[in-house]
Amino acid sequence: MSDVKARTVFVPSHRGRNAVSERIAETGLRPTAQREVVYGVLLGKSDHPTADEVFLRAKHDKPDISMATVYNCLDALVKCGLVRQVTVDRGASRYCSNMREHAHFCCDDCGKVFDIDLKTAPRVPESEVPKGFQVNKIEISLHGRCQGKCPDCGMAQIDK
Amino acid sequence: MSDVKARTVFVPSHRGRNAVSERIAETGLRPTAQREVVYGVLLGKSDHPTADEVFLRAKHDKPDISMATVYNCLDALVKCGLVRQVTVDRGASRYCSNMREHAHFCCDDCGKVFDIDLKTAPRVPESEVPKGFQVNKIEISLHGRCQGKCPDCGMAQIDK
DNA sequence: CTGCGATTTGGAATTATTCTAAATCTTGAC
DNA sequence: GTCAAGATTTAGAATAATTCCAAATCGCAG
Repeated sequence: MSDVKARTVFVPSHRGRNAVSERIAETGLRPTAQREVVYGVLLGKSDHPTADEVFLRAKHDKPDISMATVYNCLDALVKCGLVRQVTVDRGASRYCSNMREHAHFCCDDCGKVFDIDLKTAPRVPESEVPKGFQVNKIEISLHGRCQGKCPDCGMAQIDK
Repeated sequence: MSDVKARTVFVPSHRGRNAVSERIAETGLRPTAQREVVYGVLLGKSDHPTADEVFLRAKHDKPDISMATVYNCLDALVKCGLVRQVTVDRGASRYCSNMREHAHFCCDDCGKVFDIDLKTAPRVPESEVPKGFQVNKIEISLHGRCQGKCPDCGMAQIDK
């Protein structure tokens, strides 16, 4: 049960206000224990976990959390702008707490997803967007192969 | 298969060869009736149908086609480069026979997807892509609202 | 402390996609 | 044209991802 390894600094304490719950509260969202844990998971490791992986990690800190709650929390965090939902392929959605301007690289071999920093905000010719359409965000994803060069590349391995 | 024979005229089969079947054959794919119908559906209306919508339209021409076949055909067409698979959100994948350089606009209200032409191929700073990673393609999707301005807009109003 | 609405929960339901194994089709060889 | 080999199609079952539901619980304003 208990983990030998040191945890991330983002583990919420008993009902106190920490950095994580503060950030959640600032958005107007109720800072519940579950939301703190889920957000903490995403802040702790930026490897674009799926909802299922978030669930497994969240159970470390909160063994009784349910899958439905993980989905609820993720949706709430996305809606309030604390988290990005990443859909690079037809599999499960992934989640990302890096809100800076960036693209995603998705390896077709090992399935991992990496952030690609962008110095400048991506532009798309306004002339090509139909008149009156309102653009809220732009997602850029690169697909290719890491060629075994990515960290911990097991060619299809996901840590728990 | 037959790699040596460069011929101008195609071998006649029991079913006739038309423009669609020729394009399929050119890729090395067997031009079956089902693939022709599926590809024809995508060429006929470029509104980014889901597999399910392709299935419904394909049944019009070929009432006995099965869903599994639609998936098989779509996969084959994507693999051989005749069709693009588009995943703009966490719902069903969409399919697109426009192979020119373009981005997609996805309306959060009505759910429709539109092509956005790009004059220049999208580029991402090479310096930011980890060394050795091979980039095969770049997908750009815009999210926003059509504000009721898109053709046949039913304004489902999903979000808030 | 209390009440109310928001949130969480387990499980069922739904949706999207893949798998399977047998039937059928396509092609190239003769 | 006939035939065999292998590719493709098919219905339905299986799996995966997500959403729905209604009851229990929680968080916060008063």
